[in-house]
Amino acid sequence: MKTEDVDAVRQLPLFQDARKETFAKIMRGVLLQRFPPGVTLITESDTADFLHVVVDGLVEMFATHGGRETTLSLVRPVGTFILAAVLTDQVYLQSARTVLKSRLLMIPAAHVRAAMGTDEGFTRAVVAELARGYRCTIKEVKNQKLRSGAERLANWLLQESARSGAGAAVELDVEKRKLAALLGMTPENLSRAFSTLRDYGVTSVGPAIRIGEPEALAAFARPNPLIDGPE
Amino acid sequence: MKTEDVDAVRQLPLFQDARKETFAKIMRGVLLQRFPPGVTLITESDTADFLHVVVDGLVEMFATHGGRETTLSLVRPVGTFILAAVLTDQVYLQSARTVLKSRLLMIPAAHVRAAMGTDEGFTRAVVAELARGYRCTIKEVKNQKLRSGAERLANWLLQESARSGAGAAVELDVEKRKLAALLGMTPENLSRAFSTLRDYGVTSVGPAIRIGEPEALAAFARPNPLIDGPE
DNA sequence: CGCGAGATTGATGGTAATCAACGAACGTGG
DNA sequence: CCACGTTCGTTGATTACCATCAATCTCGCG
Repeated sequence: MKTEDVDAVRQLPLFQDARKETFAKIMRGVLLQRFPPGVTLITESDTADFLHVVVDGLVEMFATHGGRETTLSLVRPVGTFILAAVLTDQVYLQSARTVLKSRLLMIPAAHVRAAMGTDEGFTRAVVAELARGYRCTIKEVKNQKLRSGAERLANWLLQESARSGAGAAVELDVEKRKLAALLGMTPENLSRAFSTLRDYGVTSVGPAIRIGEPEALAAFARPNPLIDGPE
Repeated sequence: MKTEDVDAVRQLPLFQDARKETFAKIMRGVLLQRFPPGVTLITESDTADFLHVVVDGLVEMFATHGGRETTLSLVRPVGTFILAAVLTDQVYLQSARTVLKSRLLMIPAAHVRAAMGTDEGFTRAVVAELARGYRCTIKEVKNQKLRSGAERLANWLLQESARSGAGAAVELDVEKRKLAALLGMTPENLSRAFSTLRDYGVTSVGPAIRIGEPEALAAFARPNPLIDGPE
């Protein structure tokens, strides 16, 4: 692994406050690997071997049941996934696959568990990350149970606009079918939700979305920091 | 606070492995309080002041948005709630109210945060509890997105039967309207879901449910340890 | 140019929400 | 002890939303 990569990893929120020795110990046996799009990284019900960090690219978390599949979340740099399974040494509840060409840091689960308890700074970072993920998931349940499909799309657009900093012009970096699954609907219904939002100034050409009247869209979406916040 | 209560608290998973001093420190300023049914304990968007532990009784976690309300979970003894908000010193994402007469242990949030890092055993217990809650919530999202209403009810019945150890006779300890909200449907639809399950041997008289043909019900429900497990 | 994957649109059926009415259970006060 | 009111649960009718199936369209690519 290159020195510059090691330095980049050192800057990750998870490791910033870790002691030098802890970091060095964790880095032994670590893998920093590139993957093409569409590669399955982990599969639900497998035992947790590695903590994964998305250094670059985009990863989709998904789950299946009885022939159906749904997207649970998208993990962007610099995010981690399956931390909970790693910490408690249990099986994965989710599967993961790359959406774009991605670079992933893979840390042996045993190293993470060993580092906890010996390093307060690292432990705090782990707890913070775990709590963040937990709260995001609770928001997701509220989003699902308290809003309609079109409302979820409207709020997703507002959030995405804020996140990417692109203002009124939002560019999708995932297929619409994945967005549909993420929002808990079928691709067909996503199309219809988009045409519903035309009444509130949302227009789209392929993956390029324009939010023509942000106030009108927000009035329809009724965003709520207790559901939408990026945390 | 009585000695026997202190001893009982000491036995909680969260404190079992804590050092003596840590436990003593946390216990200063702790409240062990009784509440009648229907009391609102915390409200979403309030800042996290106390970590709550349900010592006895039953607590409902719920959330509201735009005039709607949904039940997110039921917390039974000996469970905690809003641990994530306490650890990261943020606002609650959920509200809580007692369903039954309950006894609650309330630990000042600052004490919990202070104890972390100085006590490895306690920290591990906190992390374990946090990870458990996280995983339960992920299961809940999968439950919502991958199953129909009747399937959610069927699986809930099977799980409840296993949890309470009552075998084929399940006794509801919450109103059906709350169960409906927990399962993500209206009370009317819960009624209809129950009549759907009659075809699979489920009969009910008031709050007393009988699972007449467990195999038939399971065949319909298709339980999945990656969704249903009690964790 | 032709192919294939994804996106869209239309038609249809099913599931769930809503509105309304009725009935049972319980508690209160007469 | 009973009349009454309230709350909860159930049932029916209706509507809205969403899933499914099918067909067409678009775009990128060989």
